[in-house]
Amino acid sequence: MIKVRFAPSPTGVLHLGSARTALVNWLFARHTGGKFLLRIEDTDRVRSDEKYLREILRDLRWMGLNWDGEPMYQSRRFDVYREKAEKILAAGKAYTEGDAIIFKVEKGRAIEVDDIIHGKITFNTDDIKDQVMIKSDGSPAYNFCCVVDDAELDITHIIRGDDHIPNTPKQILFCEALGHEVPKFAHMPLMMGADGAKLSKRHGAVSVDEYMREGFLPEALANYLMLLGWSPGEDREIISLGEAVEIFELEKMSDVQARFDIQKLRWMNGEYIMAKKVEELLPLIKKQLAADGVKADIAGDEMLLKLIGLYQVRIKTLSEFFGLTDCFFKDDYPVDEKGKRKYLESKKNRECLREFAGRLEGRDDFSHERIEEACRAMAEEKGLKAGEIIHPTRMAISGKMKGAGLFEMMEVLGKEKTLERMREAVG
RNA sequence: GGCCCCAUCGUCUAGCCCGGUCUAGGACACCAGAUUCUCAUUCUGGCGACAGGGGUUCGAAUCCCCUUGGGGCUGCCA
Repeated sequence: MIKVRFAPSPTGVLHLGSARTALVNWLFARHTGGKFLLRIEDTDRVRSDEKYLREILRDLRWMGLNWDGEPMYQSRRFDVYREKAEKILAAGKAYTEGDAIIFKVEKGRAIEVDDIIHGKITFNTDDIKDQVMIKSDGSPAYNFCCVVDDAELDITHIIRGDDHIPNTPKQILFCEALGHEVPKFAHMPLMMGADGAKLSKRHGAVSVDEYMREGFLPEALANYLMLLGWSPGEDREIISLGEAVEIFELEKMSDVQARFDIQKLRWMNGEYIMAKKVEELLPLIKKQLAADGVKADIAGDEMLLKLIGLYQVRIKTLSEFFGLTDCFFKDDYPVDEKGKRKYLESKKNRECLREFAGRLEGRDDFSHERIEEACRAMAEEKGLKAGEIIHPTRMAISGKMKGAGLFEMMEVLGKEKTLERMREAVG
């Protein structure tokens, strides 16, 4: 059975690059009916933190990447690593230096790796230094415990970033010394920042939780990430995790580095937001509003649902929602000064607003259809273009020059607030 | 420096493995137009690439070599 693993180190939050590695491992495992295991590489006791581990696991779950069984913790296996290292030492393939146990690398050997993504990669052991297995402080060195654990977990395929290519021959050497079968390797090209350099904080948000908080949908993030280095063909781009599981092929992964493009991620997120039903968006928007510090409960679900319907085609991330709809939640929303000058200062516009408000006054039915009728009728009678009524009104009730359809906005705002703001605007 | 990975529009990619169907297809972004009460959506159209040089071949984006460029590793971090 195929077994892969994702091996995060809990010394920081889940980086986008790591999330992509996890995603590819997960897709491969689910596609092949294999196992996706987790190993926590917490050998660095100083830098490892339980807090990071919890966040990493939370972020993986959020992305929809479920793992099989319980995670393995390297910090609980120090005795195993020591025992294995001592076995190699006893076999004369290693030596000690102080308290450290160091593996002797046999010189003049070629090591070939048949990488699933890159093809044949050849190394010469002349370029490889002797390798520490157990450090002076008794903790295991990365390459060594990695091999011990991969064997213990019976890992068949190691899928990881290109940055691990130089580790591969070292690990193969350990495999041989331990008498383990060498797993298959697939090194995926690294994800770079927009400028082609290593994706780091100076490029902006680089951790999964930052995107989560900014209102990106996990489906969109996963979809975007899976397309970096892999293509399903037929010019398809919107692919759910479920569909990807069906058609994913590790062999088709590209061996070329890709740059992370926030624009395309935003576009894709917008696609997912538009495709969702308003009912599905409701809890997400509520959570986002709460995070934005908005008391969304002053608006009922019914109103929120209508607002979401009006604005879901206008936002690329959930966090943009409040900026467009603040006028529905409070009276002290920001006002576009330029718009105010343009639409609310001339006598004509003020007259127009007063008249429109007056015509709406006596109406019990404040549905957008009725409001629109009233508006069109007034325009015709006064010889105005509808826009001459619409724009000042939108400005008056929202403080904005842009927004959803005016009549829908008025309906959602309600008769009382709408008329109040229209009157306030004309003084 | 040494070792290793890589090179199609600005970006993500299809095509490359199995040379001809490629005047190189799609998407994001950008620009223009249509629709519309604004914005957004939607629809049309436009811009835009095989890094360079040698081979091999009747024929190369596709195969080989070199150059150039980018990236990774070079820790008793992981």
